[in-house]
Amino acid sequence: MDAIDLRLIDLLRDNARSSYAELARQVGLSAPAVHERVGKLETAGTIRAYRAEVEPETIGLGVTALIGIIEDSGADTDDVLAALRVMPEIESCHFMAGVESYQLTVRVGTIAELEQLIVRINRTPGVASTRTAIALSTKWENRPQPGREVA
Amino acid sequence: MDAIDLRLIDLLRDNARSSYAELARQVGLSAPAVHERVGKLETAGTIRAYRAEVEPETIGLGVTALIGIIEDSGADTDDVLAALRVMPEIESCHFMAGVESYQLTVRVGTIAELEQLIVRINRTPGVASTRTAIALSTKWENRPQPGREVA
DNA sequence: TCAAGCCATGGACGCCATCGACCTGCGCCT
DNA sequence: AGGCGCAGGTCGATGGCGTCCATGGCTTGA
Repeated sequence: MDAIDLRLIDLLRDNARSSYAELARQVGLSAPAVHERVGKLETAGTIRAYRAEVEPETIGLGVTALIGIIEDSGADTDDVLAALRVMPEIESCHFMAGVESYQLTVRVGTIAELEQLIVRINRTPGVASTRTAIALSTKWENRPQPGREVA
Repeated sequence: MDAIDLRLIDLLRDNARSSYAELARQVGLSAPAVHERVGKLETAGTIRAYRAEVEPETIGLGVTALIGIIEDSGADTDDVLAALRVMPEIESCHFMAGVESYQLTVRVGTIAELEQLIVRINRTPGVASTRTAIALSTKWENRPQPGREVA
């Protein structure tokens, strides 16, 4: 993981569909060299995936909300997590420090669906209560930040 | 925006580097047809970008936190937003319903950097107070959910 | 019913991904 | 100190792919 790898990562975070030839031009290496470097970054798990980022409204997911989960005292966190994992509406799931053990980002089509999702989460064994905040608008999302050499 | 477009979007959200030929095979069309459809989805703004998803720790961004912002009564929301926008550590920014006007997802290298970021946000004119929660671990992030026909 | 426009098809061409062979610089072992 | 081995690079070739174009069918609207 040197400066060129970081540069490749930044380029791919900006446009994951760049050709190897294009990447090679940008970093001043040959295309096969870039190909090998990117391949190693992929198998090392540094690059997890390449995703198209889509306007959520256009695919019927116009409602975004953040949900905090407070667990029962004595709840099995793994069970709660497993229950959350099978809900496709949960886009992101962070395990947090603080009263609320989990913070979820969820995406649904309508407020009615959000209501159903909240009910389902509240019914999950181990969940004591939830706190939901609805996003009125998304100013930006997943904005890439230049990487740094890890100390 | 028909069923095939949705299918293409789902495929590209799963792997943004699929070749057009591969996409064409999956949806049962010719490569040029797929090329044209994807091009239209891009110019229509449905597909916003193609991004490589990276393990944050490996690029020196091991600390993730969520920050809620409460604005001063009478604060100019646009000014606050403009101030937030120039902070590269803020990965996502949602304008929320509720007491906290903004919910941020931030990514920094160390707790010390997080502290500095919080101070900077609190000093921003229009910001009354903030509430920060640190993510101990990320269970998953940006998990794509199959799109639906928009009603 | 007819016309027009949109979209998929298939072919052609040039670029790109990818493989193999060779080279070079560095670290290590003798 | 010198030689060996390896990691990682360039170069060249080839096969597949992206991309443009002309053609033809289907659907829509008058």
